[in-house]
Amino acid sequence: MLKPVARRSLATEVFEQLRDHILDGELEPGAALPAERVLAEQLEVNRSAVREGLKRLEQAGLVSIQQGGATRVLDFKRTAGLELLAAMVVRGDGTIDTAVARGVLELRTQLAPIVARLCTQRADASTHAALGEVVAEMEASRGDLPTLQRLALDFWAVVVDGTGNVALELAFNSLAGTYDGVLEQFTQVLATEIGAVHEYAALAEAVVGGQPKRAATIATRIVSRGAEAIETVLQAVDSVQRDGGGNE
Amino acid sequence: MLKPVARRSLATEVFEQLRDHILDGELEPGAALPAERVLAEQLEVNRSAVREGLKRLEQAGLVSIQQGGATRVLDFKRTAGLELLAAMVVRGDGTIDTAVARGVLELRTQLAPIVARLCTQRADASTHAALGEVVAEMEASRGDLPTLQRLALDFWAVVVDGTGNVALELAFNSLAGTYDGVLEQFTQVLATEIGAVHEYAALAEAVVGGQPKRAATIATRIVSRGAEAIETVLQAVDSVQRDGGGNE
DNA sequence: CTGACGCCACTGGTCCGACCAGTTGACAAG
DNA sequence: CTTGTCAACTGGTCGGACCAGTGGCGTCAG
Repeated sequence: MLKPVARRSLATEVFEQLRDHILDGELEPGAALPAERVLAEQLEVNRSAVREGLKRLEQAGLVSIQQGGATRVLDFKRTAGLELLAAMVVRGDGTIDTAVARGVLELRTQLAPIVARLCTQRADASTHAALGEVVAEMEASRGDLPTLQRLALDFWAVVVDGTGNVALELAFNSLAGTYDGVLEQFTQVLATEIGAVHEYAALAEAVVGGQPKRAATIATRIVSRGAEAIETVLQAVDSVQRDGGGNE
Repeated sequence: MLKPVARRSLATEVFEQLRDHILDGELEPGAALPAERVLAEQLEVNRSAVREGLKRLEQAGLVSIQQGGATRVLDFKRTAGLELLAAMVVRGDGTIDTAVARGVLELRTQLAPIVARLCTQRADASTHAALGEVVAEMEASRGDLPTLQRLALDFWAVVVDGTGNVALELAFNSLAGTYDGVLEQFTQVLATEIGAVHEYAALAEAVVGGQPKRAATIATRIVSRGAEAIETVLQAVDSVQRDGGGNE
């Protein structure tokens, strides 16, 4: 089972190293990073690569760069955006921050009924058609969990798109991006959520039928299935990591 | 009334120009950007500056860069994150996208009661104390709208922090960042929301008193005040912009 | 004629070394 | 003690070189 070798650019490497150091708390807010020239020497890369990495850190809201002055670490809890969730769930050393993971699940659980309700109230014919297509594909893929997992994301994308709310769409993108990194590991765990094709069909029906309350209820039920399953995993991870076990 | 001169780096300029072109739809998804060397010549800057700008576009989820191949525009509605909201509300030409603005307001309105409820259920003594401090400051600043506006943001930051949900905190950061660009213009409009200090005091009381339902109700009332006020402004903007008026 | 191969002209990725432009703090003159 | 100056930092920009993938086009074997 071969897989493509990771081909990451130096700038990405620099970015991820520094990001993980900051997220792990090794670099505290207010601390000054070494000068670009120094970092370049320590990391054994060119200053351009360091600069690109630092620029990305700045855009991510992790550091503040100022010409003439030092580059300082910011308090990411106050300045970072949703796109950092993925890096916070899976820490630099590969361990999982279960508290953050629970936060993601909770946000998902809270947003699902809202999205379902708003979509029901505003969805037009094209959204209805798209929902029908996705559900049909899901029913055709019964038992194929990896495919169902992808289709489930598609399903939600259609629902979110149906709300006509760009802010919700962007938030969904960020949350969906958080899954990407851990999708494969959780395919089996999420079996009860993504395998319940009839629930998705029911939700689509409620949306098309203009039943916002029913749609919200079903949406909550769907995500709750996954939330419960993942919670048991998180508890297991908690106990393993507490005992000093390095998991993979 | 002097204010600091804008001192933006070339890379930022490149980033913003291309970003606005993409968000305005002039560069459609799938389209290939000119080569870095060509862009550098057209924009009359060094290739390094172009590269930094492109890297930032990539991180923002607007383009896909591939060594050897062309740099292609992505469908930002599917790949961008919340941090782009600010740029989408205020378009490149200075006009306001009222549809996006309404989306932001709606998301805020939906999240407020959730945040208030979760905070009430989990807040500890330090959160209670912080809430008390902010409310005290607000009461001491009655009538000073700009200060109240800042304090209102602080207030919500404390509430969000009290939920203990990192995902919510990051989402809040992104939303708060969206305001930054338009804060000053809306100070007067938001007078009814941020001037209602007693509402914030009541919310703080509900949180400290452990009344989640009451907290949620008050939270909704607070943000609804602002939402209604801004809605009237957005309608005015709509009619002005529809008539071809360039507003400042 | 067809299709596979291989070359080459692109693309972005990295490096170097130089200089410009702000910031900061030490230090000397007032 | 205050104030102005200056030097030694910091990041910002430059251009020019070369490395490393991609893809298309032409060539040549089948």
